[in-house]
Amino acid sequence: MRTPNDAEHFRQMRPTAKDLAAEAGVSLATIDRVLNGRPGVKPRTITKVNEAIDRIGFVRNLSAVNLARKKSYQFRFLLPEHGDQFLDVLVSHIDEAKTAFSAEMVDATTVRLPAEDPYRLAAYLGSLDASLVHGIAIMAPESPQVRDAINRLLERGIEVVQFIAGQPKAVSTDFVGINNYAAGATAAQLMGRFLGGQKGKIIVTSETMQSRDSIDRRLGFDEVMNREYQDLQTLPSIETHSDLARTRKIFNNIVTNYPDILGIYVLSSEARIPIEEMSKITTQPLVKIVHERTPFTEAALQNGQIDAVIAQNPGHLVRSAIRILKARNDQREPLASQEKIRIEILLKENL
Amino acid sequence: MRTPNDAEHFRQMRPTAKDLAAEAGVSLATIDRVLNGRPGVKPRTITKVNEAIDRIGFVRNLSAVNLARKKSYQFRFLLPEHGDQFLDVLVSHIDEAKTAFSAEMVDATTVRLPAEDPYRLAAYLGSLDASLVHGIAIMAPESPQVRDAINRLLERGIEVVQFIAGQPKAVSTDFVGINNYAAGATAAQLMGRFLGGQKGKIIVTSETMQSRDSIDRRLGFDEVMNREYQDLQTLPSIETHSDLARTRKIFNNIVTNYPDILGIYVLSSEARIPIEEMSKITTQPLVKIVHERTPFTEAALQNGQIDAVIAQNPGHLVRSAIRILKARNDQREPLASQEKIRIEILLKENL
DNA sequence: CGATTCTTGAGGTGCGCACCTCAAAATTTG
DNA sequence: CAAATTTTGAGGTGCGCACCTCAAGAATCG
Repeated sequence: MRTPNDAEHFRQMRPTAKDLAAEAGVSLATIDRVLNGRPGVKPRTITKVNEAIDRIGFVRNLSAVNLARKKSYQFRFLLPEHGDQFLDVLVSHIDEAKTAFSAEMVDATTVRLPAEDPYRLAAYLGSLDASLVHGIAIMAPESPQVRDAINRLLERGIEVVQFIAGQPKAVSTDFVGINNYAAGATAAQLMGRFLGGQKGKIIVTSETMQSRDSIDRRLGFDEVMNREYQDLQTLPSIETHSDLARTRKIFNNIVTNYPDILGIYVLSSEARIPIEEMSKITTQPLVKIVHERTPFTEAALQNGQIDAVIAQNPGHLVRSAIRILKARNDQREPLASQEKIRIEILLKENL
Repeated sequence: MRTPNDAEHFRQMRPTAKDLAAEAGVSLATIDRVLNGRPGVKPRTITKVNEAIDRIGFVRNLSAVNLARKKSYQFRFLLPEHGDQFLDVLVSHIDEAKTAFSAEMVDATTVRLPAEDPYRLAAYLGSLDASLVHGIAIMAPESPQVRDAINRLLERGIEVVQFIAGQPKAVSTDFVGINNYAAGATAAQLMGRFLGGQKGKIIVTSETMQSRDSIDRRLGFDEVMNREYQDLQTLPSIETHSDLARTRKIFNNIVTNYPDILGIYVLSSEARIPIEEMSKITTQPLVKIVHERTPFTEAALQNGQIDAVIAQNPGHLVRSAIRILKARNDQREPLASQEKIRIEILLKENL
């Protein structure tokens, strides 16, 4: 019997496996077998234990589990070798997360490979050893090679999340990122409202239209424009390919041919070139909407060079990917409401 | 010496306190004294240990720490007894977080007290026992009584975060919530841009103007309006006090007296009454901006009854408060970038 | 200089669980 | 029915650390 003094001390104590064994009327060994899915337990006994679990609200002490299992989580972030400022921001957040999660035995490493070479990516994925790497977040353009490699990773028991960019037809992996169709629609809604009933044309531009992101955003953008803002005409997408001269030439053409340009929407996360070129070419006050929060877009918002940024929180992206990989490794369901990445709208007031 | 076989197994193993002791050239007992800040260690020895920590990158195994300490975190959310839908949303997220954090030995309980009675709040806070409650998130209007009670909590070693609403002059407690001045400014910027150069008046209304939140939002709203949108005139704040008849009367007055009403900004999180009353009174297409994501505001965005919602993520608020309380209990610094609550702009496209 | 105080070391225990072994009990099978 | 098989129990070890005690060594004091 507990003494009254003990009662106070024990009040907040959670039931342990021992308590559970007593409640279920079985031994600790059986509890262990049931909890860890070991074979050789009668179905009736499993039921008995599970009922006892519900009755006393038993929850495994995660600290004890992790300690006993000596488990550590080795995760990799596979990112493109070259990219824009947004990629640098991501990398810095991965480093930050590495520190933050080290107490939870999570190690996250960045691996950068040429995104345009699906064979190389697939080869890397194929080389991963399930005993050394427990999860990987992949940011790569879609390709059959990568898709297959992902399927093989899953077969080997390595967890996978699609990071920001996705392989649409891949099997059931988690996706961490925004809905780009909705992001484009959001941009269009803002563009339409900011232009408040004016009649004219909108430039849509992207680093490249090869990527699924840009395509989805364009589709979402057009959908809203066509439905709600028929006075605004969206021009065909212009690809900049990081080529200053080319961009300038095309923009010059457009501005001289169409005097009624009202806005510009930059689909890709590389916003610097189109925005800076455009402001050299024309002094008309265009509505400018771009993607992703980077040092450049922040500064441009502040000084009025652009009007709005559609963004996804990079720190959230990274932490979410890690949490999902961890949950999958523990056979747990990730907390959906926490892992949903929001489409953020940034003005200079809410930076 | 380790055998080659061992080497592979031990490669990813993190250094333990034992390794640290060897590296620093002291005993485990001294490591324990330094790590846990116990007295009776020469400064020179502390330095030696800390240097060794940096050298081998020692990080305490949190699981082992928590297990050995038998620590559980008892947190309380002190919320107003009565409130709007937003409060219900918060409560549901606290329940969700309770489940999510149970594996980390965190227990969070909601306590609801009449917010308008500072003496009652202070009495409750004063009654808390530091051995039973380790942290509390307080959402209460500012008052000297509560402020003092918070100071006494801190003296007793109970961690405190100001939750959504704050006691500005209180001592150094963490604040979880948005900058309401900036939120008001954001609303104004949106209002101004959505009205695109029109001339007219803006209604500003709130449940009550007694709260610091409403005041700050109003200040931020006016600042941007006065600076950037001088064609728009903001009318004095209207307090609804949840009073349907009163609200309808005032709105009727305004609409008949001023034919050039262009928009309405609802400062408080109770948006239903003003929005519904206003749509009964006039059929002019006003720009309507409100605060907080609730079932009502979501639906209203969808069906076009309102134009934008300025929101803070309730799940993030709750989890952030818990993480901060936990970090403070562990004498750790919270991860600033993760705990910053963003001012979200919601349109129907990015719900 | 011895006596006192400060500093360090050695060693033990327990946190709650995973994982393992061996033996006993219960059930099924021929 | 006994033998083979399945199911359960008892008990031990270790994960990495906190927390405690006792004793020995080092530094300081009068």
